[in-house]
Amino acid sequence: MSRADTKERILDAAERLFGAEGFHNTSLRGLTSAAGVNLAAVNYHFGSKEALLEAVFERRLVPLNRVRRERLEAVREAARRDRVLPGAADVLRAFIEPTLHFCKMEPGAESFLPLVGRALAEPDDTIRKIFLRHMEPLFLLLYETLCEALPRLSRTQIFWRLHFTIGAMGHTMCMNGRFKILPPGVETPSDAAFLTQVLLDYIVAGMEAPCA
Amino acid sequence: MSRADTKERILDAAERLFGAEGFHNTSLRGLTSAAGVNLAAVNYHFGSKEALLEAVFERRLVPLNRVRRERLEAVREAARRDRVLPGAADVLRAFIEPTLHFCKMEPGAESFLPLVGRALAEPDDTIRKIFLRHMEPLFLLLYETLCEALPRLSRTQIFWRLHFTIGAMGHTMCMNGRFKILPPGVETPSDAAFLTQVLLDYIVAGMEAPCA
DNA sequence: GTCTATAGATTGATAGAC
DNA sequence: GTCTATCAATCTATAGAC
Repeated sequence: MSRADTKERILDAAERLFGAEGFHNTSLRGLTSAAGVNLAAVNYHFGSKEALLEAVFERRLVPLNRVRRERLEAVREAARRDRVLPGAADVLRAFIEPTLHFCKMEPGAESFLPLVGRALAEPDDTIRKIFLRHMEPLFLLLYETLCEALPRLSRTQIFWRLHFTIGAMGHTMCMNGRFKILPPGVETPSDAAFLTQVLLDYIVAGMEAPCA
Repeated sequence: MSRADTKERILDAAERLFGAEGFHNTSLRGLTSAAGVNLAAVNYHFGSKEALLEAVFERRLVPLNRVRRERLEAVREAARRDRVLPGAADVLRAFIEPTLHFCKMEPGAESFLPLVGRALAEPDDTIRKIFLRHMEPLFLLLYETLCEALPRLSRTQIFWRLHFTIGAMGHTMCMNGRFKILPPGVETPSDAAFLTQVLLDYIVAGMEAPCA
């Protein structure tokens, strides 16, 4: 290695560019040039462009999902101990808070959010699969925990509502700092803690809504 | 023209492929081959790949947005006449119902939904701009109408909640019939009327939620 | 590990015959 | 309007010198 770890430099640039310009719209030439490394370095260190994408997801999602899983399990355990149902607000906060916290603490990780938001809407199955391989078990745990928290609702209802929730989160991550125009009267671009609270107010109410 | 309007055949194939595989991941060769027309036809009829995307959006969004605008104005007008505030549920239904109705009536238009959902998450500014040029005035009308309907909330709160709502809708459109695996106990893949109601229950509750 | 040079395939777009 | 043939640019990936 010459400068501060070539592999990390590539991962950082890939995370940013794949999220900001899209996977297929990012060339290895532009990527290696932005990272300040040689064109051949991607294939030397990762094997292919697709394997690089996989490494980008893995670097963030493995530690992040461990924290989210722990917090979800903690909510379940606390409810079991107190012999009450888990609260939908606690469940959803356990999933969401680590996401924004993680991406604020890890330097450079804030550009990971748009990539995740984008992966959720990705039509290319190859890319979706790489992302979902990491997320699917956790989505399933979240889903089952919400079913415990909301026994009044059918599993089908909860499935769709979780789907809407993921869409709301994903879209918010996509737009992370990308708003061009704000309607008059809208002040704050995005304070993480404020945004988390506004999002939680919304999705908790949506999840707990009565059926028409 | 030789067979049933070449231009329409290209538009149909583009709508489907841009939504299913992404704009940058769709080649003109694959597109014209799927449409059963000659490779050069795209550039002859539309000028460029990007101009074709613009035409795809225009064909659907111009008539659809006219209906959505009329229904939004009707809700406002009815509220003004009765000297009451417009109801958030009526406002949101006025926006959502025409979307699904339109795409069920117009033959082939159901493949337009994934394209719209995808455009919302699109990182490429060129593509986003084409889409938003048609949507932005309508989003603004929807936003202002929601501000009338929910005077208890700040404009900032409503802005973000509308943002979540659009995310939930967009993600649902993206996934239109693309679910690979459903958790056990989830029955219905997607009946349009049922899905609209489940979505409305969710977003109306989210919009009207109290602030923490 | 890093670099240059390049292979090999694919892309959007166009010129010109019909 | 439709077609074939092709250009010029770009892409991912790799071989081989250092």
